[in-house]
Amino acid sequence: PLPLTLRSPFPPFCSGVIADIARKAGVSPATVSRVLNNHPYVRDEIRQRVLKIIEETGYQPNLAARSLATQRTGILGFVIPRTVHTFFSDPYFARVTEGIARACNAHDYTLSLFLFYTVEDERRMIPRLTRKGLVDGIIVQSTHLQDEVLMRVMEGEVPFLLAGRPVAPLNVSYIDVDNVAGAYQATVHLLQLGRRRVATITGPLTTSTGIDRLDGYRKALRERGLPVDEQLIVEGDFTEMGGYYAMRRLLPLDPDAVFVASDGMAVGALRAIREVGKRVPRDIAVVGYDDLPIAQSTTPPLTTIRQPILRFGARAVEVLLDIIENGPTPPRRVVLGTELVVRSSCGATI
Amino acid sequence: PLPLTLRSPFPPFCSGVIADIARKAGVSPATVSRVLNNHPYVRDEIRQRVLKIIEETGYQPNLAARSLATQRTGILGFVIPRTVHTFFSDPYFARVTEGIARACNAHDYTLSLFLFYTVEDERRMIPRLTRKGLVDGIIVQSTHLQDEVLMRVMEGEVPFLLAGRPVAPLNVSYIDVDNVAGAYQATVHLLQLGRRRVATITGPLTTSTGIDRLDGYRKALRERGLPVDEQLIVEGDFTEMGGYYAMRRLLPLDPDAVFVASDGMAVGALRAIREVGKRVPRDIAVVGYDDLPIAQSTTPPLTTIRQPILRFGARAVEVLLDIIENGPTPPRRVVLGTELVVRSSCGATI
DNA sequence: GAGCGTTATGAAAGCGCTTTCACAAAGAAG
DNA sequence: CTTCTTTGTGAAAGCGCTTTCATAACGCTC
Repeated sequence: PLPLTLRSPFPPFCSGVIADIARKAGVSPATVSRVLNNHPYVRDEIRQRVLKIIEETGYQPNLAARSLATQRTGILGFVIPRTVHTFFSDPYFARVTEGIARACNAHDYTLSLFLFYTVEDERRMIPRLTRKGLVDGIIVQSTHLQDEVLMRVMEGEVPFLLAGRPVAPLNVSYIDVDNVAGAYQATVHLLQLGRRRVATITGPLTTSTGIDRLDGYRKALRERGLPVDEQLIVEGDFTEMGGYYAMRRLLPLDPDAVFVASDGMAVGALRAIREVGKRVPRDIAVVGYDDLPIAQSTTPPLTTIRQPILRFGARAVEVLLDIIENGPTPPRRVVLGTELVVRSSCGATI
Repeated sequence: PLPLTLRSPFPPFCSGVIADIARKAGVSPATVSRVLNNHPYVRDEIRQRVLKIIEETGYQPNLAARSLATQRTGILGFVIPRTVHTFFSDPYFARVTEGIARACNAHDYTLSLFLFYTVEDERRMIPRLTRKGLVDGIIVQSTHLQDEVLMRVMEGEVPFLLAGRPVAPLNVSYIDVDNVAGAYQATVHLLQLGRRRVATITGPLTTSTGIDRLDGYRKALRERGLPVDEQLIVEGDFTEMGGYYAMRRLLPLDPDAVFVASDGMAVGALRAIREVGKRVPRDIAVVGYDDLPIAQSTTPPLTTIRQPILRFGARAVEVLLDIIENGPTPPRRVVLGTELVVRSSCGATI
C-alpha cells in the first residue's frame, strides 16, 4: 500500500513562488517578473491575466531572492552609537526616529534600528551594518569624534549620512539643524526683552550640538557688545536632572535670564527655580530649545526654539537616497532653519 | 592595441565573495562556508587558514544570499499599528523599543521598526511584513480589536507575538504586564493610607491596558467593601494633556486621592491640581503607573507602579524566537509582575 | 586484510528572483 | 518585396550563499 502522508487542510503552495504564478497564467517566470516590476514590453492582455492570478493567490515575491538578484534590499538603517547615551532619555530621538520612519514608509523602504548600548553590541552588529546585503544605506547619529561606529562606517562601502554635523570637519555628508542661528535667536530675544545677566545651560561640549548652541549664545552677546561671563555658562547633559543641577549652580549668581539648550533640561531648570521660590519669568526668564510637546505643558509654558524634527527625518531619508543613487561625492551638506516660539517663560507676553 | 580599462586604485574584489576566499585559501567554497558557520568536520589547520584570509580581507558574507539559502533573515519586526496613536507621544513606547532593541542585539538579530501613521502606510507595508523573506518574526503592539494589521498578520504565515493582551480573547500568543494586579496594588495602597474618595484617570477603554487597570481599581474598592462611584472614574488617553483635562473634571468632585493609569497623565494631573491651589499629597494623593524617568522629577516625586519595561522587551524577543523555533502552538501567554514604588505623591512618607 | 564507522573535503544542486540574450512577430521605411 | 526597427516573449544565466551527496582517507574491530 502507498505510504500515508499527513496533509494540512491548506494546499502546500502557500502563496507559492513565481514559477507557480507563471504556470497558472500560462507564461514564463520572466514575464511574471516583468509584470511585478512594471516593465514595459508586456502585452496588456497578459499583464491583466498575470495580475489576476497574483491577486487570487495572494502571491508575494520573496524579498531575499529579489535582494540577491537586484543587489538592493529596500532597507535603510538608523544607527545610534553607544556614545549617544541620552538616546530615549531625550525624547528628541524618538521624534527623529518617527520622522525617519514616516519618510521610509513614504519611499517604500523598511527601517532598521541599530541601538548600541555596549561595546559588545557594537562589535557584533557593526559588521552586519557595513557588509553588503543588509541595508542599502545608513543614517548615523553624529556623536563624539573618534567614535568607532563612525570610523567603521566611513571605512565601509555602504552609503551613509550623518545626522548632525560631525564635531571635527570631515569630508562626509551630513544633515543638521542650524544650531548656531537658533541659539543666537534665543539669546537675542532675551536681550531685546531687557535682560542683562543672561546665563546658559549648554549641552555636552563634546557634541557639535552642544558646541554650536553655545557659539550662538556667545555670538549674540558679542554682537550686542556685552561681555561674556564664563561663570554664567554651565555645561549640562541634555537630561532633566542635568538641567536641574546646572540651574542650581547658576542660581547663586543671580542671573535674570537663562537660555537652556534643550527643553528637557529646561524642565529641570524650571523645577530648580521654583524650588528656591523665584518666579518665571518675573525673576528669571527662560528659553528652551527643541519645542518638544512637553514645552506646552510646563508652568509657565516654555518659550523655545522649534526644530523641524519631522522634516529633519524626512530630509535625511531623501538625501541618503540621493547618495545611494548618485554616489557619495560631492558630500551633501543640508542645514535646516529654526524658529522662535514665544510662550510665557520669557516674559515677552506679560 | 588592447582596450584601455580604467581601474580604481583599489582591487575590484572589494571584500570579495566566498569563492575568492576559497581560492586564496586553496579550498572549496563549501569549506569556507563550513568555517563561517562553525560546522564540525573541518580540520583545524584549514579552519585557521581560512579564518586568517577572512581576517585579512575583511570579508563579510552577503546577507541576502545567506537569507535566500537558509530561509532565515535574522531580522525581527516591531510593528506599531496606526491605531496606536500615542506612539512616541508616550515615552513608554520608546522604552519598550529600547528593550526589544537590546534583546535583538543580544541574540544577534536585527530589529526593523514599522511605524504606521496612515491607512496608506499600512496598505503599502503590510504585504512586506507578511511576505516571506523580510522578517523571521513580528512583535505587534496590541491595540483595538479588529485592527487591520493584527488581522492580516494572523492570516499570514510569519510567526508573531502580541505585545499586550488582545482586547478580545484570541487564540494567539501574547506577552503582557499584569495590569490588573498593578492597579489593584496602587489603589489598595491609597486606601491603606486612609483615603476614602479615591478617583481614577483611566487609559482609553478601547485598549486592554486601559480596561485592565480600571478593573484592578474596581477590584480593590470592592474587596475593601467600598462603593465604586462611577463619577470618580474619568477616561484619559495616556497623554499629559489628557491627564490634565481629566483631573480638571475630577477636581469639583473633591477626591482625596487619584490613581492615574500612566505617569504621563499623572504629570498633567499634578499640573491641574497645582493650578487650583491644592496640595499633593496633603489634599490629594496621587499614584501613577509605569515608573518612567519623569516620575522622579515631578513635584512632588511620583509614587507609581513600576513596570519591568526593559525586561518586557527582552522577554518578548525570547518568546518570539521560541515561536519561530517551535511553532505557534500552543499559544504562549507570558504575564510579568509589577512593583509599587513609593515616593512622596501618595503621602506615605510624610 | 576485509569490513565498518568516523572524519574531512569538493562538486553540484538548489534558494527564488531579475535580466540579458536570442528570437519571433509585427510594422515602418525604402 | 526586402530590410530595418520596434515590440513581446521565453530560455537560461546569474546573484552569493548553504547543504546534500558522493567520495576518500583514516583508524578501528574481528
